[in-house]
Amino acid sequence: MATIKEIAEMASVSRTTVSRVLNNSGYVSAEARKRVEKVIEETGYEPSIYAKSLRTKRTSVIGVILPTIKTETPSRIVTGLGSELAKHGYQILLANTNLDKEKEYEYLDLLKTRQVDGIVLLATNTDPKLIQKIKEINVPVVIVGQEAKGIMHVTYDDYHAARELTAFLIQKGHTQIAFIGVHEEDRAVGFLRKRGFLDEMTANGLNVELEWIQEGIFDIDSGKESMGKILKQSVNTPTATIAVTDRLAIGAMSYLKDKDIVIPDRMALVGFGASEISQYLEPALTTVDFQNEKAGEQAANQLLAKLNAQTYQEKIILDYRLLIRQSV
Amino acid sequence: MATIKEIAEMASVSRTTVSRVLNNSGYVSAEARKRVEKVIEETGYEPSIYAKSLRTKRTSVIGVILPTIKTETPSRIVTGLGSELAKHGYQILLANTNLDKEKEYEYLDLLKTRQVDGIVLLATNTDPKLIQKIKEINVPVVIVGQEAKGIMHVTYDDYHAARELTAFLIQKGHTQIAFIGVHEEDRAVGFLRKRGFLDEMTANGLNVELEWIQEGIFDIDSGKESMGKILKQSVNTPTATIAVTDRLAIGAMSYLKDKDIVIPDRMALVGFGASEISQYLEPALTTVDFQNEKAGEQAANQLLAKLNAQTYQEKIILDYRLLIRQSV
DNA sequence: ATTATGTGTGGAATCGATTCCATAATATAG
DNA sequence: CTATATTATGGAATCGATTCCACACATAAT
Repeated sequence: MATIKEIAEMASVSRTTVSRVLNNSGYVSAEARKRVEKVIEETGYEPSIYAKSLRTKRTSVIGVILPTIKTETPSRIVTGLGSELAKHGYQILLANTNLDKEKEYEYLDLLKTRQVDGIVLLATNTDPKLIQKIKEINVPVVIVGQEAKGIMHVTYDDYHAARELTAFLIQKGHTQIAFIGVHEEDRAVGFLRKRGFLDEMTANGLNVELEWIQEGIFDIDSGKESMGKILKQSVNTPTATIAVTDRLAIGAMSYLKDKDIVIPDRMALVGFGASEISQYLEPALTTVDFQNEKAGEQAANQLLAKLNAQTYQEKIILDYRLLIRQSV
Repeated sequence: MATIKEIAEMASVSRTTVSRVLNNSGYVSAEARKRVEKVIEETGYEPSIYAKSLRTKRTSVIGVILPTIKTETPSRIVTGLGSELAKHGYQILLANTNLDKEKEYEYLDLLKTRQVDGIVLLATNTDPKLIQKIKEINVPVVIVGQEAKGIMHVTYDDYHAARELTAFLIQKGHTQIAFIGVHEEDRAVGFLRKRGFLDEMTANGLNVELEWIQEGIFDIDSGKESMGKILKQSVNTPTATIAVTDRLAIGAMSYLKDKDIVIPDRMALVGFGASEISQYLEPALTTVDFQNEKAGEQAANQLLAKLNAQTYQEKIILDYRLLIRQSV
């Protein structure tokens, strides 16, 4: 691999001039430029990005911290991020925590050490400690999926999506509605979606029995189990169930099918996330599309804007769409 | 951020000695080491990896080129890769082609420019041109999922898995078996799985009608469509269908349900890939588990072994397991 | 004719590490 | 008591770029 010095010699100019051609900066005569370009072309020379980064302190690498890459939401966000970043010559350095919260801290440090230009954090929580850490490392960070005071973020409108979904069920005549949620530590999915549901029920003067509210974790089996609990404990069985993710809904659906409870006749069912499979289920699942790719793109754009000292928004709340299908 | 020079001054030693402490190399007295370590501890000093890479030509970054991150197989492989690489202090630089074949070439170049220590390629084809390019760039590459002469690779035993799956259907009494495949350019999924199916049929003296063999692309709708074609065209309708991916099988299942064709009674159905959803389908899908995480781990380990000049295997073929469920 | 401005170029310092080499002090062998 | 390892340390070159600064020359303005 050639170096800038060799290119300079071959083109009979100084390293400085080669650098000017490379970066389109300063004054270079047409002839000198031509000679340098010719040599670069012929040798297939590529400047060492490590030497470059050492001087410029910029790496064109964005770190992405995510809880898992195996589920649809993060992988879609990463797809959106990747395509937008690639357009601007940035690469993604991946940091997968595998749901280990401690690793979030570790990776923030690691990515700083790796001197990434910015970090995208697909957060599952928004601990003050985490926020603190983010501010400490002094690297531009954008959080996707959770609101965070004082830190750039791109979120979904979880609260209103939940309200609207609930309103839709009520409008369809349901008055007894169950809810399968997740831990409220996850403010977006756990807290806000539940809040939206409860507020809408209250606004309509509807009561929610305690046993109708279950809390699971982020997997299919958990949805199955929760549905079981809802149906077992209730004196008044609900006629509809809201699950905060499609996977939980799929679990619930699996339970209902096992018990020959027909959807939507005896139990309506809705989810969140618009997973690919949701439309192929039997019956097709009513769900909320949060357009994760777009979230990734927006996060990328805001981060890049900040890096280039352009105007950016501290806070972006994305739109959602209800996908009404046969499960209601 | 402190530099090695400042650390050296603070510990009253030379940069050389600090470097020795950092890398555990050469002779350092106990006292000197202690002083240096203390200063490092106090300042939270982290050596610049760019300066380091510039000298050592090593980056501890592995590039991963993949066709998409949205589907289960690649995201599982990446999970396996990531966890194994992280153990050894390596990071993943992601390059998502979004199924654009041209980008595979581009990214090979880009990753070389980025001076990654090695590349993992989740290949969908094995063009001589691609192989040529890989050899050209002169960076250690391991291909996952496809066999490739002269290049390190980790593959599944697609051929025997397909034969065994076919044999299982035959053993269950099926003699008329349809097949939903993909383009043979994808040698592993398109060619080998089909070959395995056909060979096993022939070995059992069974005939396969031309219309029973359909070719789709990698999505659910395509499976649905293919199932439609199989059932529309046939005089002799098959009693079982093999789809080369679970998503194709899910599409086929969707079609069958629409037409009230009961699985497995009137049509048995099997897939490949052991997708998470497969066990929650109704009926649960019989499929082949290729243990993608393990493939990722193995790929990582072989690559690391090569990088560290340890013994490695040029070629690894992984085991598979038949997951027999209610769809047969 | 003199000064100011614009254009073009290269020398040399710099970024922050690693590593070769020289040197010195101490320990061990002959 | 010399000769030879062994241990410990630092100076200086190096990796491959960018960028400040000085300088030369041509042209335009005064």
